[in-house]
Amino acid sequence: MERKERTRRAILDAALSLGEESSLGAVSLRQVAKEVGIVPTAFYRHFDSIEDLGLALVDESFVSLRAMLRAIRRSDGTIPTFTEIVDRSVVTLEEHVHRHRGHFRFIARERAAGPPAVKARIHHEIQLCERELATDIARLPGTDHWSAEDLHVLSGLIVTAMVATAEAIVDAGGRPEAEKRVSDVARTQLRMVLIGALSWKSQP
Amino acid sequence: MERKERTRRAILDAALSLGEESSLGAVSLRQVAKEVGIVPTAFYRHFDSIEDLGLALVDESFVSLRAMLRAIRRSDGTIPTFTEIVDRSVVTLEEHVHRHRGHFRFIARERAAGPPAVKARIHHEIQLCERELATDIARLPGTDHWSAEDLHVLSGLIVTAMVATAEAIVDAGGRPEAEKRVSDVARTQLRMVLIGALSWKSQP
DNA sequence: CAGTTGGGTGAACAGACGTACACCGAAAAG
DNA sequence: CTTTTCGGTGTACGTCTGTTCACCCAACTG
Repeated sequence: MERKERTRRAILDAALSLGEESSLGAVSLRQVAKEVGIVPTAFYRHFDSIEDLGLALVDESFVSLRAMLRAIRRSDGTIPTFTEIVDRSVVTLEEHVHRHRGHFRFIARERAAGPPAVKARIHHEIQLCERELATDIARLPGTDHWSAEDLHVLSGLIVTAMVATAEAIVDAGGRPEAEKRVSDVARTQLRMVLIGALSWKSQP
Repeated sequence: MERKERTRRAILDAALSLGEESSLGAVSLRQVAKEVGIVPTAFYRHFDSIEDLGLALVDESFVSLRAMLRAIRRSDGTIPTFTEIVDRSVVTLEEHVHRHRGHFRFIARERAAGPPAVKARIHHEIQLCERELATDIARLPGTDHWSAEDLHVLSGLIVTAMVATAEAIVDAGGRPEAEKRVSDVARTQLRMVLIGALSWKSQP
């Protein structure tokens, strides 16, 4: 019973590590099986197809991403300054991408090049992130009279920037000075956006 | 002599249309050849490999993108308001993505999932866009005392948002109401960023 | 007009691919 | 202790892949 779970994990990990080189659509069932150390047909005991495997990986990736977002949110109590929010967010993202490089690389690739079903699932999950961020922003001081659309547009912009930052960190390939440059840029960009948000609608 | 050029074009077009479904790494030389109507071996008369084909497509795509950027810039003479700049930029981008959907789809896919050499070329071209935008912003009123880094950080943010917008337009798949929603969001986001830029460093 | 270049052909190869099938052996269920 | 379940095995198939080679014929060159 637990052997199945172990093999399933091995398949997921193998797919992630093979995905370092090429996109999921180009990964073959046989490659995965060889990497895991099982015969090709045994693959079907766990997944219907490579696409099915991809969907499982998306779910897994976003579980860890959501954990990260919760960690950022778990900083209430004191009213933080904008700088604190920005710094904490970027630091958390950086650390998390570091720890789950494989998952983030997978999401970055498949978001643009995966099978349609996988792309759709990723798109949907990212939209959920945007919505959650929007409700968070709504709780911040100074956004009282914002419209719901403007809130969502702003959170969309921030999420876009964070996704791009995560991709840049992955591309930095672990070289510390490159990662530092990326996160410094991200910090500045977030501050610029938040400053813009502060003067929004106050002087329309 | 002109037959070679015609076939070459046909190969480029075939690669683009096949790239609608899957990423370049998953497109086979034989598929392309069949689509063009030539025998597989004839492919080698024009390109060394699929990756070589990809590099040619990147160049071609950015030629048209640069034409677009020049078109946006070709609006000097009168000092435009920020709203005018934003509207003109978004409209131009929308129209251009519409006209070159295949190229933009290709860039979006290969930027994240292409062969390393193709990814590198795309990354380099996008950085060139960022630099050009930075010099444009520097000419705008109100950015006199910005540092070079801040200028580049801002243009990076804007380019990121525009790339995401282009991808969203491509994903809209030509449905007019979806495209309109995307471009409205893009307009608002650009305005937010520019408003932030205006209060940047003026009150540090 | 004869000669050379070069884009396109067709057959052939060795290997990788997805998938179907019959089978095995350990663990869970009775 | 027997039976059933089920993850993993091995073989086999037809198809598609990249790349090679010898060949052909239209179009430029002299």
